[in-house]
Amino acid sequence: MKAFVKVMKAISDINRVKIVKLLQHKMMCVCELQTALKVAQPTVSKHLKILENAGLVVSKKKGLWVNYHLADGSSSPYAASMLGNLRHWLDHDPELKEIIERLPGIRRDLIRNI
Amino acid sequence: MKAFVKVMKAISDINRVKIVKLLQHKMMCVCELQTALKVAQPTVSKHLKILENAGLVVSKKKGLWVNYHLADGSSSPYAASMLGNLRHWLDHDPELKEIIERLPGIRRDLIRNI
DNA sequence: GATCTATATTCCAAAATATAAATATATAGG
DNA sequence: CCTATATATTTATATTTTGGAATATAGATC
Repeated sequence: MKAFVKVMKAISDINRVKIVKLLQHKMMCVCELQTALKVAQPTVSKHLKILENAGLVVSKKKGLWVNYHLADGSSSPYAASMLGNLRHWLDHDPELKEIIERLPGIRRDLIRNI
Repeated sequence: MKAFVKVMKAISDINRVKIVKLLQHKMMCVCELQTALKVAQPTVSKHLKILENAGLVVSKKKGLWVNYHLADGSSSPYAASMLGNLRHWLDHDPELKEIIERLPGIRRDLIRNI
């Protein structure tokens, strides 16, 4: 029950849903997600932690960057199912479409951090 | 997006998940759910309103009682999908099992309000 | 109409959550 | 070792959510 609620809580936030939908297109680092969502860096880090804790995303450290991508769902059947649903769900959401359109221009080598 | 988040938020609470799982067994009134969940009556009413608003449950007034049952999902594809998943999910949860076992003894004609 | 009963709503305090600012950590490159 | 950079964590604050007590509403019965 706790595992189930944890997954549901994780995708009950607009910013976290956006992150999941973005990661369907490509693996992304924190600063890229930050640029895409237009929120502060610590905010992105915390949302990612919640998603990772729920078994929805996975992180891989590569040098200075931490790459996040969707989990395969093996750690939670609930996460697996929701990731499956979200593959088609919300594809026509206007707010998400706008972000996806900006996605090609959002690249870590073009982002200047402080 | 808002409709999706509304459904996810609705099933992100333990008491509301319990309500959904209970309604899989039979249509229930507020006082029966109150007895099953062991929480105050206004608390149950509020949770039911959230579930109804998300398209997960439906209410039918019958005299003094209000009967709640699961929605058919026609008002929200997200609600429909989650109700489908929850038909098998959490069936072996200990906390839920305990409540389900008490269910036969929970009947409105045996409940004394006030 | 008066009263009883089942449910809904309002109000308020406590707990959880979200966000930003400041700070800390880790790693790359000189 | 020093500095710069990407990310994580901590801190403080604002907002949201939750639950119970009190109150209101609606319908049944007398």
